[in-house]
Amino acid sequence: MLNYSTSEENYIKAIFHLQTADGTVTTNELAHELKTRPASVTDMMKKLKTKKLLHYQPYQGFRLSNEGSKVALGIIRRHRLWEYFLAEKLKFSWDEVHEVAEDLEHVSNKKLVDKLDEFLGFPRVDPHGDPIPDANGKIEISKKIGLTELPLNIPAVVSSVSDQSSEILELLEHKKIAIGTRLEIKKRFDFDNSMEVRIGRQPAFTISEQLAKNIYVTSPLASFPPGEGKRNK
Amino acid sequence: MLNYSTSEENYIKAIFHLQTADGTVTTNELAHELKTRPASVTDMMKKLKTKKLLHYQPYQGFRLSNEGSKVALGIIRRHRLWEYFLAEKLKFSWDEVHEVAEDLEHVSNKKLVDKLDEFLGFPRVDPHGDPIPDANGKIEISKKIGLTELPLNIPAVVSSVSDQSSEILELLEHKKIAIGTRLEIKKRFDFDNSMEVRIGRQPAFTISEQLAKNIYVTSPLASFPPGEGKRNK
DNA sequence: ATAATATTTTAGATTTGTCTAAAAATATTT
DNA sequence: AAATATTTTTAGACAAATCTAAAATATTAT
Repeated sequence: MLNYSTSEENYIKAIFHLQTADGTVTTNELAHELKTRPASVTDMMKKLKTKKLLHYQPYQGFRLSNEGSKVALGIIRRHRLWEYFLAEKLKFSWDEVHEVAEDLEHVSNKKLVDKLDEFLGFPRVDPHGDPIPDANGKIEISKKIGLTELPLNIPAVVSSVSDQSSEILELLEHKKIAIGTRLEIKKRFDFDNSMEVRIGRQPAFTISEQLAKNIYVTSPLASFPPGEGKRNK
Repeated sequence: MLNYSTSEENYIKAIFHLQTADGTVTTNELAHELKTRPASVTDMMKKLKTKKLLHYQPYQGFRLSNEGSKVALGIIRRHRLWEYFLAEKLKFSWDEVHEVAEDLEHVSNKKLVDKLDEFLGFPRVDPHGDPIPDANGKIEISKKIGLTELPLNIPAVVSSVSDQSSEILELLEHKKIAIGTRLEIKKRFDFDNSMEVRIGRQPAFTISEQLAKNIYVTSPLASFPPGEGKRNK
């Protein structure tokens, strides 16, 4: 595996996150994601095409090649391992780790990364609940499931909320539930399908079935088609 | 404290290591150290001068300014903390850590570095025995002393060997003593001034006074005028 | 279908860091 | 101290990554 510049890596990673199972990524999308200009994107796409990291015909959008996807998974592996390290060992909060990992991910020494993985105990998800590719680039599939389907006592991470009304957001804020929050269901009540939720080591609290229906989570024991969504933007 | 490019940082660090208490660093020295061309050095010196990181008059050589020294100590702090992390936590051997730390040192997030320092337990020397500057850039003075002067049971690190003959090197190799080896004196015999030396957790062994006289060590409790020698090149 | 709009690419400039070759300054020899 | 050698700087070029403005292509709306 060759080495790529920080800039090349940032483009590769952005394409990986933007591209859906079928579709293609456009110049403007990528320019917006990377806070750069469309002309710069075109320049880089030409370069990455000659390196066979992506498929691209002028005006047609782009997709990573197999090789490009491998490179992307390597970058994502480094990013998420460092995020885990920062949160677990250095006690950063989950919302601070992304920014720091953006820099650390570009140090691409294989031995460093594999030893870090071992030191951390081969974690399978980062602090946002996203799966960490292993040394071969294999990523654990864990599909997104509704909170109502999450089994008891299985840790999971909030990945999306279907309703975006200010009413639900107010409630979520009050309950301290946000994208990235790691939680478990401790108990379910058959009477009204309400449930007891626990975040970290804090005391459990109750949420209604109606709220739970709008919360989606990922769990290492469940979901995540690679290349879908942008949880790790 | 502003941020500097990887390239700028490498020049600053190299000057710090090359400059002696009094003297000045020349264009050729720096070019050799950084495996670059003299013309490139001149270009960068002009740039660093306008940033007030060094003093420089054409043809006169250069020295870091106070500001430049502060920046250098920040880089060295990061380098040595990562070296410590790699050796202590990731179980890299002492001769592998330098190369990896060369990359990690350029991630200059203050919070990251300070939390790493804390996580490591505020170590005072790196795996080569070189002192680690604290968060304020203060570096512990530890002068180089002869092994014959090292007190019992004080850990120290071999920093140089005065005799370079193949005979002494053969002996050192046999005893597994090298630059960077961390050792302690466990016992001294008045009869012939020979001493029992222990490396790590291995059984202690004996060395003669004659050999000890040629070995110099640094210890956190002893020596190191900042900016002298190039132990950490 | 063609005019209007939006997107993408090209052309040419800029910045950072590097290089070679030549000129200028300094050091060393005889 | 003049000639020679070495070191350092300048001048000009180049590659990587970016930008602006203009041209080319694609999309959409009438």
